[in-house]
Amino acid sequence: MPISSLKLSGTRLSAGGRRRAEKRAGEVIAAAAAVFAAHGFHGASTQDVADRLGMRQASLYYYFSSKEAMLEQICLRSVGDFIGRALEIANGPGGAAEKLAAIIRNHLVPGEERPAFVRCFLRERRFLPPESRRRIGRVARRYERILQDVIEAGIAAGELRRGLDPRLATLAILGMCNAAVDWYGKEPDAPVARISAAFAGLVLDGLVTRKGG
Amino acid sequence: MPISSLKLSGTRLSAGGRRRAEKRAGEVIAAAAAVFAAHGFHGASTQDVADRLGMRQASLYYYFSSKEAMLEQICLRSVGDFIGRALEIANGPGGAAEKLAAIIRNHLVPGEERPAFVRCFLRERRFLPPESRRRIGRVARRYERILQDVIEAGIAAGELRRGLDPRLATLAILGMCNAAVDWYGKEPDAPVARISAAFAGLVLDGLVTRKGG
DNA sequence: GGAATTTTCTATCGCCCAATAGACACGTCG
DNA sequence: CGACGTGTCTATTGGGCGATAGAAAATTCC
Repeated sequence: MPISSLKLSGTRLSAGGRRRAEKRAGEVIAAAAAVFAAHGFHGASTQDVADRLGMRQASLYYYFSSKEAMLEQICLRSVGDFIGRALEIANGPGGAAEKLAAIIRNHLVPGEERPAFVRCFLRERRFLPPESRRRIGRVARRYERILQDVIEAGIAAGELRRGLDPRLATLAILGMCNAAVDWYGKEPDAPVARISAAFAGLVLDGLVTRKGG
Repeated sequence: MPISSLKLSGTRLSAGGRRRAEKRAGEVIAAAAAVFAAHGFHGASTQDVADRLGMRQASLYYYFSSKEAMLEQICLRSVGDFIGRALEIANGPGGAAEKLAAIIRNHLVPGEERPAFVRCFLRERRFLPPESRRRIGRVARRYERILQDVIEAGIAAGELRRGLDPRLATLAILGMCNAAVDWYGKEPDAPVARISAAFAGLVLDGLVTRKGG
């Protein structure tokens, strides 16, 4: 009787068994993330995932009830990565500019550390069945909100320029950062520290030379 | 004997016949772009494309030798859209700031007018066979270069800030603009004019309030 | 109007895929 | 040792896919 990670509730595994099963499920997820990120969700087969684990294709279904269920777990894990630290930053001390720089830096880290997960979240989540997609979408919107709130607070405090559209600024920053996963490692001499510094500088101070700056 | 749009050379159609054939091929391309953009290249079937045209699946192969060939044409047409006007802007009159604003505006237009093509170029071109992918990649890099040159010239002229990385600034701007195709039409009250103004303002002047600005 | 050309059709092939069913192996605890 | 829970395996099924072959229709051109 499979546990399938989606209906974890309906199961009575021993404590140790549960732990081992979850570990193995994590390995399956990681393999699936790598394969989905490389070939796209529809371009990747469950056989590819199994091959990467030295496992038979059918055995995957002991852990997951479907290919889509794998993708949902990948996306949940990925977006979860972002939210925790972003909330800490937003609720922590410092001005809006510092917070934005920190959020940008924080946003770029998972893209480097777990690129497969982030790529799946960004590019493949749209292929989830509607219900799953909505679930993921809600979490993603919560994350966007954190960023947008920082910007709006910064405007209200006079620290950020009035008249700018906070929603569009949020989307611009996220788009900019998300694009980085497409060329991580391809651009020479561009570690996360450098990228995040450059992005924060661009977003905060702009490109144009200023006498006052 | 098919013309297949890839091996157009090896054909002897009458002038009128050629023109009609290319028109029909264009309709096929447009249908394919819509379907590929909606479901992803691997998630879409040639049957889907044919259905959209009220055509039989096999008939598509009169115009294209393979599904990949369709995608390559889509991508070529999409990236071609960008380059022409960008070159005009870059070689035209005006300072770096004005040029950047114009390029950003120009970049956002195809995303609204032909979203299917742009989405295919951005998200699906990685599934092209290696040789096609390299072909497209070369054109894309030429476009990136135009933008980067404007930035580098602006720095040299003292109009843009020294010390910023022109390559990362280029990638940041492109990422920001490309992200817009993901939420075109979903964001209320965000026509291209508004978005491009907001993006240009953000990139040029930044978010932070400046006494000098 | 009839031949030649261009376009679309029917029919089919071989392959790959996600998912299911049920047998088998391993380990652990009584 | 033996029984049960856990994980993996073999085998299979039904369906969809991209692509090809060749007949038939539509169109063009003389």
